[in-house]
Amino acid sequence: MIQKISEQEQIRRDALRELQELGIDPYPPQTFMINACAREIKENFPNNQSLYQDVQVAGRIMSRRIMGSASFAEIQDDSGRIQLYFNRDEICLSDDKTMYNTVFKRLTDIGDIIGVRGFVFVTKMGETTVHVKEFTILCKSLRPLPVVKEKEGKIYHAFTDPEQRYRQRYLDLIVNSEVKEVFRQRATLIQSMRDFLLKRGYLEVETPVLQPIYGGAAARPFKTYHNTLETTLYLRIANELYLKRLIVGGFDGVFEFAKDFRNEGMSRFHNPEFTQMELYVAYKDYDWMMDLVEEMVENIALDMHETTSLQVGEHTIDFKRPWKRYTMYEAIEHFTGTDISDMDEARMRDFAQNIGIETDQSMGRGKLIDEIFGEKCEPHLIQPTFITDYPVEMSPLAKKHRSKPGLVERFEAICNGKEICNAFSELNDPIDQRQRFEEQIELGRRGDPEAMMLDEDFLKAIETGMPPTAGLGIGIDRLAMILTNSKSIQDVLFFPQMRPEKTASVQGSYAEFTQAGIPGQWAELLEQAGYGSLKSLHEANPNKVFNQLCGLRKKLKLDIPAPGIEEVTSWINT
RNA sequence: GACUUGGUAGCUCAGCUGGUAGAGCACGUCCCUUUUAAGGAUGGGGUCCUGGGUUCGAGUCCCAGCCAGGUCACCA
Repeated sequence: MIQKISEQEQIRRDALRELQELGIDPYPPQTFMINACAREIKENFPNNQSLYQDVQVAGRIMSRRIMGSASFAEIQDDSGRIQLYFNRDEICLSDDKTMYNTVFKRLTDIGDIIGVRGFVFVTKMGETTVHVKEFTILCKSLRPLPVVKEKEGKIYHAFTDPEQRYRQRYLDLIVNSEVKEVFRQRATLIQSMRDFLLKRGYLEVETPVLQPIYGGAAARPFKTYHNTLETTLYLRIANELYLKRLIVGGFDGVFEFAKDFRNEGMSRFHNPEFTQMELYVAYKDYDWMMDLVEEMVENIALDMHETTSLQVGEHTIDFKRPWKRYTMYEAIEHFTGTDISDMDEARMRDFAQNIGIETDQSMGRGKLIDEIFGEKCEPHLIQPTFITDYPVEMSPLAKKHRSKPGLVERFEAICNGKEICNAFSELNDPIDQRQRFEEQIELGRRGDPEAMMLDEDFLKAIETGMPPTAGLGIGIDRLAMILTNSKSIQDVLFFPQMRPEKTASVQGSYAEFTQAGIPGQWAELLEQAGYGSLKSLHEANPNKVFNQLCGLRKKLKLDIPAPGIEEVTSWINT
């Protein structure tokens, strides 16, 4: 017993063998020619019934209704579902009715993939249907599929358990048709953004995921090790510092759709790996970048939904330009009624505590402002809003504000209470940049686990000279969540990170047991009782093992004599 | 990480105050030439997440653990 098999799985394996005995290959190698898909047939046939009189379609069987010598089934291809009509005497032209009676009715199951050839007609019930003349099994499915039924928008027996949906996303995609649509929309989002940027002449580039020094954001990294180089490497938390090196190198506009990795908590807004698009454009500033973001996101919304106004949860969000713009101090004053722009660190800490924010000594003035904003403002910003002019302490890569001391030229776009992008006029003064890194090191000493590292190689690049540059990072997953009305990041990632499933390792122990002279039936039960190896069996109490075996024998109603206690003891002691 | 809810058949779920594990769908068998979540009849299918404890007796109560969801914390 290598694998535990349910009754339904065993029935399918038996069917598989029977197909092979009939000379039918359940996994044929050759191309199956397809000349139509479910959706186009259903769209076009009602208007012109001369179409599709010799079609070949293929897909997965999703339902079957068998009535003697006539049957209906539905198959699902990438475009949707279509009904099939099978008639015994048309599938089987001779007296041999095996193909219908045995192969179709008995050996074919929901979940199998078949190809059919036939003509399209409309049933009495008004359903566009393929009248099947021939069918071919293309893949026998060995596991039963969750069967979801639907009538007038009402779903019966929905496949809803989130754990199973994410771990076995293929089932989710097969059975929950709206899931596929979310990922198609995500693809549209990315394509729309890429087209927008390429049309402006920016270069799409790729930069390292494995980095000797992680940087470009405040976050904890994943750490790994390169054997040949004998060096620690980090999975990137951002690609900012590499893209800026390319601006130094003379490209005027570069962007990258980057997988970034952050070794932090998980939630419905956070996955350890996520996608971010970063863009850097030379000779521009953050005001220019705000205009670009507005235009780009509005454009994406139109490409995805043909409107800028979307229902997201309980809110209607409109991405139509122009978006509201607040400075950070204005936003805080707006939501707390207090102007904090002139407070020093001590007064600000008092103020933060007074409005119920926890603080500690590792927090500098900038971090305090960030906390106040994150607590009191961000959740209330539902419509897309730009927040500008951040304190210098929390933005070590952004250029000092041209007119407001202590601030930098930075903005974030907030939407539905969450940040969707972050951008600044990039710092290109190498002396200032070195000082900022040193301040980060100081913050690190005070205990800020997210303080940045000093990247000497990056400083060397900036010292070579980077033109004034506007930079942007935009979270693709967060944007996809909003634009697809998904309440969890797991719904816009095919395979969200999950804790590995704990599976009892019983493989091979059966063979080990039988080799040690234990009869096969009992070896099987020992596996079921949780003994994964001879070693674990030898460590067990013989009385307990004996009781477990007798219990299982009774539970499974096995028609075999119970083992003697001496017998069990002898297995354990040999 | 904290709190909280859940884990029972392939899927969705019920199972009261502790007393022989249930339903629908799916599956098997038989009958049936156009059905629409469902043609009719009938039958099989369970490590009640795991391990301890209480009890004459645990799916149910207690403790510990595993996995997942939610909220919060952390975190762009």
